[in-house]
Amino acid sequence: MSTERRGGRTRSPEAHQAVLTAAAELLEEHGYQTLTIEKIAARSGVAKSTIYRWWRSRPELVMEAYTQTVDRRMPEPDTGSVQSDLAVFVTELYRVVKHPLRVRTLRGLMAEAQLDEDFREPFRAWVNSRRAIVAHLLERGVERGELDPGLDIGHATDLIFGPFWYRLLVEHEPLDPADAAAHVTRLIKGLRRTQGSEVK
Amino acid sequence: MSTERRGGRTRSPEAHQAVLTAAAELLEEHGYQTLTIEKIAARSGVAKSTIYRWWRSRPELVMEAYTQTVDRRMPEPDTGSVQSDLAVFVTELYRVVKHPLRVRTLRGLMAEAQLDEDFREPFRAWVNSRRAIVAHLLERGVERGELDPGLDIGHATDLIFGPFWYRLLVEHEPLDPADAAAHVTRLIKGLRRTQGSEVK
Amino acid sequence: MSTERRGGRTRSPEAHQAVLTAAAELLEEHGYQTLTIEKIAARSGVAKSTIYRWWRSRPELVMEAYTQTVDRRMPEPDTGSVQSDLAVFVTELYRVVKHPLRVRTLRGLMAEAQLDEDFREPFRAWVNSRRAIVAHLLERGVERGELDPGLDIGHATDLIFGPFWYRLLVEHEPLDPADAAAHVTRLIKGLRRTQGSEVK
Amino acid sequence: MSTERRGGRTRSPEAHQAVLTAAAELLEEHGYQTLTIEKIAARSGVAKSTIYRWWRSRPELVMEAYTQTVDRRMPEPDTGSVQSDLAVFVTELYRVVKHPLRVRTLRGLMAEAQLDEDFREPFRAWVNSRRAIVAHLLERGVERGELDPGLDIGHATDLIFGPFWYRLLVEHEPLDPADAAAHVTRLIKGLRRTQGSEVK
DNA sequence: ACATAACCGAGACGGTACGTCAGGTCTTGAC
DNA sequence: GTCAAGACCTGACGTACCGTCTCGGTTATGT
Repeated sequence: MSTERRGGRTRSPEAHQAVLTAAAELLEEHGYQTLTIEKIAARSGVAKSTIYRWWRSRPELVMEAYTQTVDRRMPEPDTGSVQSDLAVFVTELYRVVKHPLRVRTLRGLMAEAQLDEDFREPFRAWVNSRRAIVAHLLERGVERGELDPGLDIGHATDLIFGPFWYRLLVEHEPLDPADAAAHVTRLIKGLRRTQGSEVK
Repeated sequence: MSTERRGGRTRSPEAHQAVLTAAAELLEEHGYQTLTIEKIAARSGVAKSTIYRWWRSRPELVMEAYTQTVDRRMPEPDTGSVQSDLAVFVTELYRVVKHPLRVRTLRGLMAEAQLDEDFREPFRAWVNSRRAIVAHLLERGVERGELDPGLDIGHATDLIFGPFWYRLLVEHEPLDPADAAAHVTRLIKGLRRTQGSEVK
Repeated sequence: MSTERRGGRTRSPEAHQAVLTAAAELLEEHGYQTLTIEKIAARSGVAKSTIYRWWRSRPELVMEAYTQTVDRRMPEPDTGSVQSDLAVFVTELYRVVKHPLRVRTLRGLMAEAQLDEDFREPFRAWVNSRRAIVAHLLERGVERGELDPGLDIGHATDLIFGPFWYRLLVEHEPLDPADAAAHVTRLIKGLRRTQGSEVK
Repeated sequence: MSTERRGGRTRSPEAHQAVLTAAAELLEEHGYQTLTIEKIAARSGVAKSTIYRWWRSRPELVMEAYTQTVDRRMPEPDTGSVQSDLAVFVTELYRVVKHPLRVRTLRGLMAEAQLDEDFREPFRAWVNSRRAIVAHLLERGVERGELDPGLDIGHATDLIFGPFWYRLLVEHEPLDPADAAAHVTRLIKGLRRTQGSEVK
């Protein structure tokens, strides 16, 4: 290996897992804002210094806990049409509201990405990994001729995720999986290939 | 009058303004996350206790500073067509990126709204005051027959603000005022009245 | 007179009394250490500024409340013998312990005299007014030939008040009016064994 | 050992000492009333939180500083007679007035014992440790037949310390080590005129 | 009679220190 | 070399009172 290990105790998987589990539990019980490294250490029985050895900050730890314990992979549907592909995806996306723990976590991570300069990049990478799925669905729609060939994939993807995050963060109106299909329908109308389309 | 004043020294406008100015300066210089009440007190020469007398928390103070000192009123255009009305509005909306101070503040406030339970409602109220402008433009478009009469105004408004906030917060792609018109054009295609439209 | 009064509203006796009463009540209810000018103002309905106009500090206010409302004049007995004069005086002195309010106040005032430079002199004056009574009893005893003509009145007075304050302040042993006569007897007789000594 | 140490950084003796030294210096320079934990922290370079970890309150810290840095052990003389034993002790006791720092500290601690409920007991324990020395001298005097076998040791001890504290706290008359022997003599002999009394 | 001026309540203000909390680092001794 | 334990410095929190200072309004003279 490149990282030469010259003897010594190996990293404890128990400690690693205990930290993630404790973080998930505390998120569940008390939400994100009251989550502290000290409480995670106390709950997990893992020393604070050990936590700092393996994670650079609270949000990075939480993101690992989220992607490992809390979250389910986003679906990558292939139903034959963009519209139904997106309907499946968005329905699943909106379903997060059924799980308060996930909602809290997503909101907390987004908040941290604003406050913690070092976390912006990791968070953006995670966001982009989810954007890539939608972008791929859209590209396939373009190839199939379902969508405008001049489509701005970036903006189109934002039209999926933007309103989702906006409602999640502001809660001015509820986010309902039952609305997902309608939202997609309305969107598609604007993205669809038209006779004289020459957008951008 | 309803607000009965029965004696007592009057609130110092100098102190009030000094606090808001100091907050704006510190935001400009060092960003949101390092902004503390103590620094605002030190910079403004106003006592910490006086600040706590008038503002319940950092974000409420910052929001007042933003709406008073930093921000310009959003435009309420009336050009004759929804599309150009929205184009004007969104262009102005996107122009915020030309002012790093405003970007920082908006991102900070959104973050606080996630972390500070008491701030959610004031923040939501402010967000809704801006949503109302767009909602009004859209309603006028519906009345004029430019837009689908069954339009879900709430979702349509989210299609304006959602992608805006999403890019502002994640910065996965730049927010460019020059793209505003194209974004609006693409959106309108989906919202426009169609012969057999019966969405929702 | 020297203090020329050229018109103007006269001092409100109601406010004056309300302050002293409120101070006494708060002392009774919560003790000395939690007594603040702000609470006295709130309780009495008298403005803080009015209190500061008439009293320089908390202890001076409390001392006035004590000597006016709380305390009884010390007796100045004249029974015919020093021993019984002192016995009467000391019994009354020790009786203060039957009144927790007075105990708290005395202890509080003594504490303030240590911490507040400006209060030392007023406090000392009050202490001396009580010392003068005992000194007078002792001087009469000397004149009558009951006591040593070379008696150091100052030290003798301290032998009366010193142990009293010491027990009041430290509470290492109880202060009991029933012990007063014995203490006086022991003082007068002395500690040394004499032919007919049978103290206690 | 009884005190099990299972890992953990050990308490820093430097920090411990620096706090006590800083407290003593500040007492020396500015007295007790202006002594604050914050100033001790600033002067010593030890964090406020570290100070609060080891001392529950300002007076407990000061008492440790006093007994460690400032004060000298009280003497426990054994000259062969109570009178001279006491004379030695009281002379040393009164000598405290030669050291303003000690006077301030004693007065401050006594004040705190009145204001801080939690400090009363520790303070009383310290007072009692000094009383025990005098009580022992007196008991030896009783055993030797020098003193009245029915002597109330408690009150007799108060006759030593009471006047001392009283003068220290009120300063109505000076406390002079040169007077110590005379005070003891008077105590022992008593106030009553006896055939051969020639006090002072 | 009425102006003057001291009084009074209310309460805002600049301060100081409090005691707490969490962050992130470092040290010790066990494994 | 990693781990649990926990001491350490740092910095900000939000609170409590302090003593001072406007305010607007009241009440006694004294001319």
